[in-house]
Amino acid sequence: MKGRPNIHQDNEIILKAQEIFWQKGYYSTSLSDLSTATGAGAGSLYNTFKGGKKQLFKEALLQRREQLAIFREALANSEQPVNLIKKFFLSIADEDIQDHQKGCIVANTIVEMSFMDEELQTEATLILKETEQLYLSVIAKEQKKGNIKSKISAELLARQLITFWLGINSLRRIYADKQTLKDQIGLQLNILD
Amino acid sequence: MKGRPNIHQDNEIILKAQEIFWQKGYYSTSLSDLSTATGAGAGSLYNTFKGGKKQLFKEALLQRREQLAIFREALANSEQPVNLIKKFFLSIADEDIQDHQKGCIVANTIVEMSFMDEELQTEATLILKETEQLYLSVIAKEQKKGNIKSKISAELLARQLITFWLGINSLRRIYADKQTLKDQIGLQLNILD
DNA sequence: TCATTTTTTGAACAATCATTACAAAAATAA
DNA sequence: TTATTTTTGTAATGATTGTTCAAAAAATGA
Repeated sequence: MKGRPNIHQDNEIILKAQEIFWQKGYYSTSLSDLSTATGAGAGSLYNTFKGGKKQLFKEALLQRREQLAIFREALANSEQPVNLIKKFFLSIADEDIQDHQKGCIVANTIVEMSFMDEELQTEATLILKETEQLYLSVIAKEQKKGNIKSKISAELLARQLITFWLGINSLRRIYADKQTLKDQIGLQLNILD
Repeated sequence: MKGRPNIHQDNEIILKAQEIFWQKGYYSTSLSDLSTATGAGAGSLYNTFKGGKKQLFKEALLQRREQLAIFREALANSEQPVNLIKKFFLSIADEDIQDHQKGCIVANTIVEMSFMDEELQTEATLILKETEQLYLSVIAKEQKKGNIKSKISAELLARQLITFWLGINSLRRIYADKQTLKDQIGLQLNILD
C-alpha cells in the first residue's frame, strides 16, 4: 500500500490514552497529555482518530468492553463460575496503590458524565448493564444447581454485585490497605453463599 | 460599618455554587457558570472568596460537613438511631431524577480529585470518614443493647454502609426507578438486623 | 526516476479558562 | 459636604484548550 508507514499501532495508542483517561478522567485529560503519553503529535492523533479526543475516549471504553467479553468466556468455561467471580472481586485488594486511586474507568465515567455528555454516559452505563446481565445469568444458573443457597432473587443479587463494584472502587481510594479491602469484599461476597 | 453594602449573602452564594459543583464537578464548572448561578460577577466573587474558585468549592464541601453534624445530633437524640439510619438510606429512593444524577458531592469529589488535587481529595475523604465514625458509634452501641443481633464487627458494618453509600450514589444514576432503588437499599440494610 | 498517497510534525487558530485590574457605585464617619 | 471604605460590574490578561492546516517525510506503483 502507498503512503508513509505509521509508526504507532492504533491499539498501543488506545491503551496509552486509556491509562491517562482512567487516571484523570475525560475532561481533565488534555490533548497535550494524550500527545505526551502516546508519543504521537496532535495531527497524527487526529489523522488516526477522526473523531478526535472523544473518539479516542470511546475506543478506551470499547477496550474495557472487550475485556468483559474475555471474562464472559472464562465464566462460560469454568466449573465453578461463582468462585471465579469471587476471585475477581478479591483480586482487587491485591492491586497496587496507583490502581486503587484509578478505580474503574467505567464507574468513573458514569460519575463524570452526569450533566455533561449523555452519549458517553450511556456508553459507560451499557458496559455496566452488560456486566450485570453476565452476573445474573451465572447466579440464576448456580441457584438452580444448588451451588447458591440464598433465596434472594438472582436479579437482586446481580444488581447488588454491581452496586458493590461501584462502591468498592471508591472505597479503595480511601482505604488502600490490602487487609481492609479483603475483609470488606469478603463480607459482601457472603450474599453469594 | 463603612463601604458599599453587599447584595448577596455569602451562604446563598455558597449554596448556589454548590448546586453547580454538585452537578458538573469542580473542573467542569467554569467561573462563568458560577457567576451565572450566583448572580454575582467575577470581581464580586473574588472579593468575597479570596481563594477564588477553589475556596468556593471548599465552602461547598464544608456545608455538607455541617449537614453531617445536624444528622449526628438527630441520631444522638433518637430512641432508635438504627431506624433513623435506615430511613436516611431509604429516602434516597424517593428523590427526583435530577438528584439521582447528582449523586453525592463528597463521593463525586473523591472520584474527580484522584491524580488531580490531593487537598480537595483529602477534604472529601475526611467527611466520609467522619460519617463512618458516626455509623460505627451508633452500631457498636446498638449491638451492646441487643438492638442489632448481627455478630459482625461494628467496624466492618459501618464501613460496609460507607461502601454501599458510594455504590448506591452511582447506581441511582443508572437506575432512577424508585422501586428498584428501594429493593436494593432494603437488601443491603439487612446487615443491620 | 517521479508522481501519488499517507503519516507525521509543529505551528496557527479561535475559544475559553481562572484571575486580576480598575473605576463606578454606594454606603458610613467626620 | 467630603473623605474613606467596601462592593460591584466589566474589561483586560495571559495561559491553555481542542481542532485544523500546511508542508515535510516516507513509503509504493508505474
